[in-house]
Amino acid sequence: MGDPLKISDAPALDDANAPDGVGSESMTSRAYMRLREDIISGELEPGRKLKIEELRRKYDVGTSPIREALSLLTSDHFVERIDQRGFRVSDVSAQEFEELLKTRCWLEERALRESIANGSPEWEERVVLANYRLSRMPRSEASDHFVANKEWEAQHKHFHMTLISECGSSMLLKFCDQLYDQAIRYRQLSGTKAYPARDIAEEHSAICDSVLARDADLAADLLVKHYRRTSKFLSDELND
Amino acid sequence: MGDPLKISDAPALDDANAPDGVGSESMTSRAYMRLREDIISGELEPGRKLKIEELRRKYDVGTSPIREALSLLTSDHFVERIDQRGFRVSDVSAQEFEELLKTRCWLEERALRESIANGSPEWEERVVLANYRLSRMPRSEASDHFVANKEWEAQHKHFHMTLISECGSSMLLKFCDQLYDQAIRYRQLSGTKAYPARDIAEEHSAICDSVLARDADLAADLLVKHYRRTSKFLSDELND
DNA sequence: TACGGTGATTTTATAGATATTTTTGCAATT
DNA sequence: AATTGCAAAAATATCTATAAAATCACCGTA
Repeated sequence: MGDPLKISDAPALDDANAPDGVGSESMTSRAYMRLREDIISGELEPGRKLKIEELRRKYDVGTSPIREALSLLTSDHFVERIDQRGFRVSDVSAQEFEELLKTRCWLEERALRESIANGSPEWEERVVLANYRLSRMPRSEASDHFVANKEWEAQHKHFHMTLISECGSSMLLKFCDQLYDQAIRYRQLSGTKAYPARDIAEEHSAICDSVLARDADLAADLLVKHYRRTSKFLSDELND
Repeated sequence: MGDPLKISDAPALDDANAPDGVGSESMTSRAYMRLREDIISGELEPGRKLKIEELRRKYDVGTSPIREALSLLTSDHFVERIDQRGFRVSDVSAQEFEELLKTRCWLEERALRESIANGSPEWEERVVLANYRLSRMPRSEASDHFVANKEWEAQHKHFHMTLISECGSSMLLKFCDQLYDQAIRYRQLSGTKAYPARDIAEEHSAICDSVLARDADLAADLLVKHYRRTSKFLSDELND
């Protein structure tokens, strides 16, 4: 009964780099991931009508897999379904972004405090390692202007998820994961052009240090400020 | 553009009592709700394999709607999907129940505190009203032995959701809603036979009073204790 | 007992049929 | 002339039925 079955509960973004070997996943899973990527990246812009026929062609699959993938995406709040009237990409708004940020801070603060209270020494090592790997990664692919570095994004998410990974609740982790991906979408949408020059790596290290010192109040404070700072720019742009 | 379209984001359970007039919902929505009910009630027991053909007959719809409904249910964590191997009802465990309870307390405490901080006078009135309606409702349909009263269940949920309704985050509300329904499933599964004789109505009123007094610390404490008490019995049973 | 093949069951995907919504065009009225 | 109302047509979503792919259970053989 304890089979190591792959449950496609919420396939992570990093699954994109499949080793082209054993492609034994279902069409639905593939469609789900591709659609998800295209919505997060902004290629499928907010509010856009998602016509089945159009998608069927674009991704070269039948209607059922598309339909199922879209159904799955509604729960991630990336797609909205209107009975008898099809699907559309979820809208974005400055107000929703504020909500998102606020909720993220609430949930991650709690999760971080619990992790600090319960985390094992092995967890501490994972935090250190995640921070190190992130610090070695260039934020931008080009040095003169900003070009989002996919690998940095992946490591960044990994670092933040590692921080809260020992909170003791897989449900809370799932919620944080969902909210994180929602936030990425907003970041992608708002032109990532002029990014702040502040030292983000330094902020991460500070969080890391406070976690190792098991100083929950400090860690929570640093984490929340980190998020608020990162989000400040997006808020300003969205409010134009 | 500002049409009052009905978004079937997460159809509530109470939608079951449709006025048989304009049945303009899709087969998928109907299948979703019926499946959901049957899983929560325990008719479709945990771990059970959900064969498409079987369900197709039982609910008298085609494969597509069933498949889509099941996809939707995976995100509510009521159904698990295994690529190429179909669907099954999510398993339950004492450990998961503990997690559920813990997470619910964390999230609802935060939401309650925010509601108390931001709630309008109109919100206070809604809380009072919800508590009154709940208090007028018999807990059990029979007086000599316990028979779950659907109407009481609905009012109970409504009371708790009203408490946190002004937390300022629709996302947090959605999470609480999801966790609440998960908990109902556990309550239904664990034989609801011997229910505690404690005065639950009194506990609700106490929470109500502390909310009206805007005493966040007291309200949060009462709420959490309320949940832990209600859950104590289930935990004991599950741990057998 | 372990291994491998074969048939039945079940999942998954496609294609075609039906029902609904949206658009378009026309006519009647203001 | 412009606008509203209606009806037919096109587009689209939804559902059913059928075919293809994968998994599972069983049995025989080494």
